[in-house]
Amino acid sequence: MVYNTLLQQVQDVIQHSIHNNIMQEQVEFVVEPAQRGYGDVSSNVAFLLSKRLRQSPAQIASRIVDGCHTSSEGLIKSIQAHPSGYINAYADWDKLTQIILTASTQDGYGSMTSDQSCIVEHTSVNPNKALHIGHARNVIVGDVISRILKKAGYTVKVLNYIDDLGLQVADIVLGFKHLKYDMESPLGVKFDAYCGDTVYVNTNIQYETHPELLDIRNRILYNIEQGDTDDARMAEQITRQVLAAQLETCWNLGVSYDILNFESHIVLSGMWHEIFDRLKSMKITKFETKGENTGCWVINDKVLVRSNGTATYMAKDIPYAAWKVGIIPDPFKYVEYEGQPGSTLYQTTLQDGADMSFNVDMVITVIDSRQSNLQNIITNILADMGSKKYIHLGYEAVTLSRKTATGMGIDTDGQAQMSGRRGIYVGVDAVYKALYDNAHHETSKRNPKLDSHALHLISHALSVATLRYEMIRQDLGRAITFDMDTSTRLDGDTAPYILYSYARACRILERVPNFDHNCTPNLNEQKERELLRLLSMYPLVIRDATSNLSPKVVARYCHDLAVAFNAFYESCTIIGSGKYESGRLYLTEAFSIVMYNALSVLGIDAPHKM
RNA sequence: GGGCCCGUAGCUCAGUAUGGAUAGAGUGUUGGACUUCUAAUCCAAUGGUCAAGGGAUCGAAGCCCUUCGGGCCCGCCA
Repeated sequence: MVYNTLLQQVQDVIQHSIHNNIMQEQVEFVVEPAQRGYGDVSSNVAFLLSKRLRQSPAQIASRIVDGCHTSSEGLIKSIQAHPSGYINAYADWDKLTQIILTASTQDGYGSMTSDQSCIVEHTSVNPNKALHIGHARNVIVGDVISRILKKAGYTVKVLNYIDDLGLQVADIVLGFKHLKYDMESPLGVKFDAYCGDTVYVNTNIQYETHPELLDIRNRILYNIEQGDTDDARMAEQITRQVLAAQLETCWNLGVSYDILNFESHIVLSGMWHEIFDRLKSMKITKFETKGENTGCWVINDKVLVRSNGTATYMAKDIPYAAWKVGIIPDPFKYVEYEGQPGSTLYQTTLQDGADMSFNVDMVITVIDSRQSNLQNIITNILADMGSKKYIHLGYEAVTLSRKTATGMGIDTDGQAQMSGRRGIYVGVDAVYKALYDNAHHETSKRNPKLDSHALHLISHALSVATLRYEMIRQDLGRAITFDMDTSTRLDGDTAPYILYSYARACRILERVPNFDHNCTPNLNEQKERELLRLLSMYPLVIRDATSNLSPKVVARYCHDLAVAFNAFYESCTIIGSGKYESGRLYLTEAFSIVMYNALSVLGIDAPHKM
């Protein structure tokens, strides 16, 4: 860690000076990258000591600085006391430049080592409809979190939970059976979209005029849960087909999984009874004999098991969560699910298959914050049962902008909440298509000689990058208002802006593929320093993103890096700059390597040309 | 009624974890830069009582309390 080394050295030098000249006690203080114009590293230690020593921060800063001794082997060139009270250190950039260039171009730069392992569950969309843009945030946040953790050295297993039982599935079965929908989707329409847009929505409309259908739905639901019935077989056939279509969408965005967990397997495995017995014996749940919940098993006034003996939605989540944290034995075997590009995907089975081990240190469940209450209860139940591994990673939902909603013929006062049941949503596939067409148009305009395959690859990369970046660049606690027009933008704080800077660097390196890596780089311009500084910060970015489980940290870093490179590119000639050329090419190469690496943590593949 | 999230430039957002130096980007508007490594770029100007009030602090956008505004959750639905 290049920058960390510098920070550490400054910290040590200040610590020594305080110890020798000011006081014996240890003091906690912060050493951080400096703001622009104040050197390279700053410390606020003088402020902290001000009260205790009854002196002004400026006085203390001078005393500390006077006692600082920097060795010629270190990375610090000088340390100064600023009148404000800050202590600012200036790095020895001749040394630092060489170190940064060497480190950042090495394999695995930014990676951390860890013996920890974790599960990340995300996506988990009911298999009765296509993914909408709200689901996309879940999918992409989850995918990026798993990539960040891998970069941080964790062993990561990515799970996708398929709720192939339940009311939404019964709705679809009823639609096909009783409302006579064709089992084939129309030509050119994906099966998931057909189920969600046509069958599911229209079935729900029918309930309003034909309430007798609700009884039929309940019977279907019962049959599905029993397994080995015609309805169950039909449900399986449909949900499998929808799942395949949904996975196609996810895979297209560069998202992959390790395990598919089926709710039907969880139910048939009998895990629920095991958990329920434990909840009862540990007195975590109690049986109500009076009040409005009479005859129910409850946890803190929340019904777990209804008076008719069936489990609620919350209850159904508990066995899976308990299995994830490993407090009940694994009843499943695993077989391959065919078709995932790049890595092997497994699915649970109750028949023959391989065994797997899921003994992990941390379990992250990506679900939007509307489910925070429920997730808190589950977290507490698991804690009561002895596991503190469970983390609910929440994020605010995606709504449609008024303009986009109106454009779809949705009547709204302001933003519109999406609803699969009512058919109010923007599908992921449709957004991808719009982004792709846009990227294709712009790319072919700029590269008229490009063949159609190359054009396709670039357009695909650009559209996936754009969608991914839109879904993670904001804080998880902030709701995203999705707008079709602003999302297809190409300038400013967008993926195309970032990718453009990378493509620029690639073109330069293509023109001069060989240069002297052993040169003494002559990189003293301010723009060059700024770029070097950012390159050296990459490991700290990965560390921050990991400890905060925050995708946006990496996204912002990529953007900052692109800004720094574009500034360097504009102000410094690279090719043909004589004694500067090798150093600048080296810097360009280091930038391209780190940028490619950082983008890959976001699941973004950067094209060499666009 | 209880709980969670948000409120920073006209608009979209960083910065709040760990309080410190002139509060930063993008977009918009206005004006500039392609004979020169891709102008999907860059430069400049413009734009702020950090929702409001109080508190603790030498020092608050950040911490504590209160209020206001916006979103979401609180079912023997899932």
